[in-house]
Amino acid sequence: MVDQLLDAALIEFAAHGYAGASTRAIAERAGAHQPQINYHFRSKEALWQAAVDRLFAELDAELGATPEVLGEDLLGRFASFVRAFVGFSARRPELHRIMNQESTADSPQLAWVVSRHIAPRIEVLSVAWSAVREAGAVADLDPAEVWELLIGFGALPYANAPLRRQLFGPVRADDVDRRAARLIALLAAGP
Amino acid sequence: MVDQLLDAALIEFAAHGYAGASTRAIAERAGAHQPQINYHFRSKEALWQAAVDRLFAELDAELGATPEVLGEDLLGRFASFVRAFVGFSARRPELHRIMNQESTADSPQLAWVVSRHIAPRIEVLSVAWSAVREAGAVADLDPAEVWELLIGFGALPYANAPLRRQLFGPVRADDVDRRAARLIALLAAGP
DNA sequence: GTCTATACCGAGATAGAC
DNA sequence: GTCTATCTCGGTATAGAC
Repeated sequence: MVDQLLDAALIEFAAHGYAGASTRAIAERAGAHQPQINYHFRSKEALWQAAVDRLFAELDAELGATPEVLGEDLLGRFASFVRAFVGFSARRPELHRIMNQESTADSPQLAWVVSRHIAPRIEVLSVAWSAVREAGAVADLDPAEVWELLIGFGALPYANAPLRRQLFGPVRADDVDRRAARLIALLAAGP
Repeated sequence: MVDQLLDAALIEFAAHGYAGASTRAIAERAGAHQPQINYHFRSKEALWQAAVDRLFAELDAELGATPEVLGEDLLGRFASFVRAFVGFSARRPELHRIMNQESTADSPQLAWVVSRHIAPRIEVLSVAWSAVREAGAVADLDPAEVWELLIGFGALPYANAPLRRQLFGPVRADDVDRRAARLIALLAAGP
């Protein structure tokens, strides 16, 4: 039941934001009654944190813990990381939906997820990108710009899939591959 | 008072989404009492629509009605459009905050804003981009990709400004100019 | 561990005095 | 046009039977 509540919570929080999602709707989606949430978790806030924790654990599993770009063939490893990131963002749009929902104003939720999940990953990405840059053959971008391109072009279209579908119709079968390739080309050649 | 309610509504809807924002908080921010909203507007829904209408009117004013890229010096005109778009997104982050909030699930709000505001602008952009492409010297991107780059790299960082500030600190004074230049380079040279 | 019942609060909307 | 008072509903959380 805990897993089903977490799954339902991700969908509802992603769709309506922390404030807009209701524990009633989450419980109903999970096939449970609303007080079950306060039994298995302390509060709505604790449920949100548990759901976000699980989401980032899934991300790490997909990326193979953290992107290992410190070996040889740096560019190839970085490209693999980009492909995995785009693939995950397409399969699990809830992560960036939740981040977009909670990044529009300072809140306890934003501070929590930044210190616990985002900041450490920014650190890893910055180190990795520096190594890739020193190996040459990539764009003259700072880590913040790389981050912005990954999120903005690699993940946002999936986070906003309902909008995108209304505008451009059904998603192509090779959408993830095409997008990852474009993104890698952007980061490799750059503006 | 109508204007003050609309201003307050934009901030609250942008921060917490349609479901998460409360008419009480909007009224308080505007220095009014909550029933004033139902007097000046029919409902919370009507208030949201009025606020979004005003936001897109501001966007059009900033862009000079619609981007006129059908004359000569196409690339220069398109670059001006990109700069104006990035500048507006930085000055008025509420637009993309609201769009991101409402694009995570199908809803009456999303259908309304797509048919009334987004789809017509996609149409204009597609025609304009086709003209620019035929004039040559730009990237081999389809209109959907251009749209995604404009939103994802040109607007999202401002929509998520609270997150960005926590990660990368205060925004540089020349942030808009740098970003617009990068974006123009991406669209001109492309991956 | 799961159910029903319910407390308590804040939500949007309306009525009517001024 | 703006105020106070209030209706009704849905929100989170808790109590207690099973």
